[in-house]
Amino acid sequence: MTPQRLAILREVRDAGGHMTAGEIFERVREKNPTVAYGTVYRTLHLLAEHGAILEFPFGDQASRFDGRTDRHDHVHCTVCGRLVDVDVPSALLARQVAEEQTGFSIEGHQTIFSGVCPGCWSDQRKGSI
Amino acid sequence: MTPQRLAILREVRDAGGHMTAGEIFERVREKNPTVAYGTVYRTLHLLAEHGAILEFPFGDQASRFDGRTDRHDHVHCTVCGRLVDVDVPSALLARQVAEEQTGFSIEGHQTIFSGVCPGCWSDQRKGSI
DNA sequence: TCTCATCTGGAAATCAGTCTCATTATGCAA
DNA sequence: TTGCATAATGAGACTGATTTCCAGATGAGA
Repeated sequence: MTPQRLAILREVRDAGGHMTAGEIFERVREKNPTVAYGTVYRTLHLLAEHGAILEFPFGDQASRFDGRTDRHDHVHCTVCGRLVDVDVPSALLARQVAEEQTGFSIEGHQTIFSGVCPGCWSDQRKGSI
Repeated sequence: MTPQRLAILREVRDAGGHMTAGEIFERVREKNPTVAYGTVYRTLHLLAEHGAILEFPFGDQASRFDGRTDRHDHVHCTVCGRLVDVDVPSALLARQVAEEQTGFSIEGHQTIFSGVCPGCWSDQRKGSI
């Protein structure tokens, strides 16, 4: 565990989740102006591999990294892009169904709900009046 | 609806789902050698916007486009990369839970299960013996 | 036919992510 | 301490997907 790796891990943990590699790079850069982009990526994947953080690829945008390592799902606001954690226990059932239907040996799953967050929702209403 | 757009739509529909933009481009190119990459992208997004096809971004790889437009989930083989359709009815319940937990107005959701497909599974077993 | 708007082809630009490689840091044995 | 081997880093080039720009083509309506 080198100083750079520690700094990156701390940044992901402190930020409270859902950062893109680019954002993490920016933040680490503020404190350690010499770290390279490559180092950040290498380290993020390393940390994800060891289970210290969670990496989840996110659509047409960049991958997100999450300090929270327990399984959970996400809700994505299609207006402002905000990403919020959510726990959906019934998803465990879904996994069984998927295994039965496809014959796959399922290891994990990730649900992304898309919708409009309360903030954007009220903005939209204001806008339409 | 221009000839190019029709050709692209037909290609996505005929292929039976889960093609990357690159693959669609290749296939369209075989019949219409002058279509540009930009046109294919523009058209795919246009079609997706109008609900004629389904676009779903897929991790660190390229976006996939699906001729099937009804809501369904996917199972992804982490070994060979194959993508298979699956219907998980219980996911409807999950949606409610997510709305209650976050206050979002959920419009849709998409679950990607990751695991190993039967083919790769037996290959792995062979390999380990 | 002329005009205007839209669409297309081609190519350059952008952006996330990866790879290479020389340099630097670290650890260990003599 | 010195010399050596190994691993990690910084800088930047590179790749592949996607977007954007622009000049020319197309087509509908006045």
